[in-house]
Amino acid sequence: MGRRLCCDKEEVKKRAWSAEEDLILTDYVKAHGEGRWESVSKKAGLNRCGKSCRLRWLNYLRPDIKRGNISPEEEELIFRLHRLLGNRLNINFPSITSFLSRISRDLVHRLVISHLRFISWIYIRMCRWSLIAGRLPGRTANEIKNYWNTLHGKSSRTSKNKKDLSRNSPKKKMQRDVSTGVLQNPVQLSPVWEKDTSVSPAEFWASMLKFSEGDIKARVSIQQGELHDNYCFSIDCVESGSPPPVNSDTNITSTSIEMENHQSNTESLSGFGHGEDVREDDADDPVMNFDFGDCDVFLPSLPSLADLMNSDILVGSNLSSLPWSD
DNA sequence: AAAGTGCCCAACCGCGTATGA
DNA sequence: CTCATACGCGGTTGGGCACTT
Repeated sequence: MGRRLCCDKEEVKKRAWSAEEDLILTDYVKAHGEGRWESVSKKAGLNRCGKSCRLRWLNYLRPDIKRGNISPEEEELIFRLHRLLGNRLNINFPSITSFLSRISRDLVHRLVISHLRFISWIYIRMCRWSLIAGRLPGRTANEIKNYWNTLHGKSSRTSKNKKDLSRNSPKKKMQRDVSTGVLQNPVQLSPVWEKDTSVSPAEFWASMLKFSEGDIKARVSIQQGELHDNYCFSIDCVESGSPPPVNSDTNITSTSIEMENHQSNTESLSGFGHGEDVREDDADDPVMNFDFGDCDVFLPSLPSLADLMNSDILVGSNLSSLPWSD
């Protein structure tokens, strides 16, 4: 079966935009507004794919686009946001393993796996570059993505320059360890779950983290906070006669993930918002902070979790019935 | 000066999701 | 509910240019 194409490649012009085309598109969008890109290309007389028109406008022609190099402040923010928002599952591995090393595996292995599945479930639904770009006024997701890939040397090596990267050692930019924030060169990344692997995120984590066999009965609940519009997702161990902890200060019988609504803030990602209000406000799109030990995961939106909160299966259910379980 | 090399980034691609008929 | 279309995303490509040899 052939792949679906966004436009007719035989008829639609490709490659770089000319100044004339830019002017036509700009005038049209200013007159008629954004959206309906397929008709924009036709009505404006541009022999371009609608997607191409949209991309050109959003990434280049939009009047609020910020030109120039990424500033040190922006770089710091990009780094911090990327650390929070991730490269799929690769970024918080040290934090999670550190957290896991402090707890009794026999006691909570199923709970942790469920949490990891939960986080994986979240990760594969989240958008990253657009979310990061949303916190850098005037910067586009494409620009942030290019910047990051360039910074970390994972760019777009084409076949022509892929052949020999060792010769003529390239200009090295400063690189950071994504998980620790420490500048180093070259950067060493944590284990990466590759998108195109046949292994699911849950399988990846299960294979990376060796847990003992056993069965833990637990109660899963999710409730709205009293003081703030935050949500607490918790898994409480209800099994009697819990196995002994690894050491005296790790007698954990329950574990939870707190989800708090945060408002966008370029200085620091903190501060509470009120769920309904923030959720409806596109200009201050809320992120939700999942506190998993010292591992933070930010989410772009709430609705699916709001649905979960009202779902019967989340109260008194067993772990296997959770939507992010296999 | 010319050729080779590698980086930058605009543009393209395919896929998943949202929306409306 | 189904299907078609539009939209939006992350991943990838490749032309152009700066730098090196």
